[in-house]
Amino acid sequence: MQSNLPHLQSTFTTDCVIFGFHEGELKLLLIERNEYPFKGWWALPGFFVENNETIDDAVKRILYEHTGLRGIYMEQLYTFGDLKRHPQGRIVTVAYYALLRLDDLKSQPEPVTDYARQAVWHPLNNLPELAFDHRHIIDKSISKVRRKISYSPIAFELLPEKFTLTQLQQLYEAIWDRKLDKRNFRKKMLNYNILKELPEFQRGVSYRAARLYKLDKRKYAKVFQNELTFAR
Amino acid sequence: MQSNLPHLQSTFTTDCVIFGFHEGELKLLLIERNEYPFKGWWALPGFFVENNETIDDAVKRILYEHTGLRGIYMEQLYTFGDLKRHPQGRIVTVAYYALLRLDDLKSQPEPVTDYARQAVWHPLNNLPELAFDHRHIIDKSISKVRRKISYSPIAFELLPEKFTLTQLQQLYEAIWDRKLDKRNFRKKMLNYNILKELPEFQRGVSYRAARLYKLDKRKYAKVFQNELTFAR
DNA sequence: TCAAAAGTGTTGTCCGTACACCCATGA
DNA sequence: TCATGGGTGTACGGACAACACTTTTGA
Repeated sequence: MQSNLPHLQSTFTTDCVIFGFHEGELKLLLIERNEYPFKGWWALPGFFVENNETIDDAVKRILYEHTGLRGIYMEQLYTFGDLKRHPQGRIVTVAYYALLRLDDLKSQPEPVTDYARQAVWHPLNNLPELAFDHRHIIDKSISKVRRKISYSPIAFELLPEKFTLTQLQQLYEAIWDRKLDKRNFRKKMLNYNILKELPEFQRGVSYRAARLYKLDKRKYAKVFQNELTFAR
Repeated sequence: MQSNLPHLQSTFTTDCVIFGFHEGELKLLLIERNEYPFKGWWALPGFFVENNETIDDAVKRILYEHTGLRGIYMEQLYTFGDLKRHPQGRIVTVAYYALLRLDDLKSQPEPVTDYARQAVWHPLNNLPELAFDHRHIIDKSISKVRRKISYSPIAFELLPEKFTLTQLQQLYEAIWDRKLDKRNFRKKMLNYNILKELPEFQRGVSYRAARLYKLDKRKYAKVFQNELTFAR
C-alpha cells in the first residue's frame, strides 16, 4: 500500500456501451463531451462513481441521465486499468453494456447533465473517432454480446415486446454480421418453444403483414436455467 | 463526485482465484490472513493495486508473491463494488482467476509477504469459511471456467505438459461435476486433432500404463482462432 | 492370478444445413 | 397487376449419446 504518486483522482469511473436496434441496424448511444479532456469528442456515456453508490447503481444513474429510462438490461463487461488510458492520470473504468428497446424512446435522448452536449444514436458500422480507449471498449462489448446471444436469450432485450420473426432474425444477423437462412432460423427458434404466437399482425406495411410474437416468460425462464444453445 | 464518507482507502484491490488440478481433484490456493480485518481467516490472495502498475501487473505480482511462478494463464473475472463488501469502507476489487500446472510447484508455496501467514491448496469441494465476499467471487469464477472450458482449450493450462487422456477427462469431469463416457470423450477429443500422440507412457503405476499426449501447438492455435465447441 | 485401469466400435437419434416456391397484401 | 416481403418442407450428413468387453501391467 504505497502512495508515492500524487493521485489526481482517487476514485474511478464507469462507462456504458448502450446498444439499440432499429430498422434492422444495431446502434450505439454516444455523447458529445462538453468537458476536458476530449471536449467536443464523441465518447461513451460514463462518469465518476460516487463513494456511496455501488458501481451497478452508478451505471443505472448514468444511463437514466442520458435516456430517461430505468429497468434496462445491463451487465458488467470488463474493467480497464491501463496507466495511459486517461491523459490526466491513472483512472480505472468499469465498463458495462446495456441493451435497449429503441421503441421505448419517445424521442432523441436529451442529456440532463452538463458534461455532455448531446446524446446521439450512431450506427454500429459507422462510428466516429472516439475519446480515450472507448473504441477498444466497444470492440470488446461487441464480442461479448456476440457470444452471449448464442447461449442466452438476450436478443429479446433489444426488440419491442411484440415482434416479427423477421425482426428477430435481422437482429441475429446484425450481431453476427452474416446472413441466416429464413426457414432454418424460424424452425429452430420456434422449436425452442419460448415464443408465444399472438393473434396480431404487423400494421402499416404495404405487403403481407407478418405475425407478431412475444416471449413466453415461463418457458423463457426455463431456458435461462438450462442455458440452451441458441441458433447459429 | 462526493466525499461525505471517510475513505480509509482511496485505491482499490485485486483478488485472484488460483485453480490447480492434482490427483483428479480441483484445488484453490488460499492464504491465511495475517492482517486485520479478518486476521486468521482464509481468503483469496489479493492486495491493493499500486498507482503505477496496471491491474494485470498487480495480479501477476500477487500471484508471484504466493507461488513464485510467472507466465501463468490468467484472466479478469469481474469487478465487485458493493458498499458493504469490506468492513473498512467502500473498497472495490477487480477479481481474476488463474490456472496453474500444479506439478510446476516443487513444494508448498511460501508467501513472501507479511499479510499472509501461509498459503495452502484446498480442495474445491471442501473450502473453509472465507473472508469478505470471497466465497461469492469463487462461485462466480467457477461458473466462468465451467463455461469457458466448453469453447476454449484452457483445460491444458491445468495439466502437465505430458498427460494421459484419462487425466484430461478427469479434469473436465471435475470442472463440470459430472461423469463423462470414456469412449465418447476420447473419440471427440482426438477428433479435434489438437493432441499429439507421444511415444511415451506413464511410469510407476501398478496397472497398464497409459499413453501420454501433449498439445499440438500449431493446431491448438487454430482452435483458438475458430473457437470450436469443446466436448460436452 | 488378480486387481486396476487402458483401450476400443457400432448404432440410433437429433440437430444443422442446404435449398425454391407460392401466398397475402397494399399501392 | 405488381412489387414486396411472409410463410412453408424435405433430404442429407455430421455430431452426440448410449452401451460392454478385452487387453495390459505390476504386485
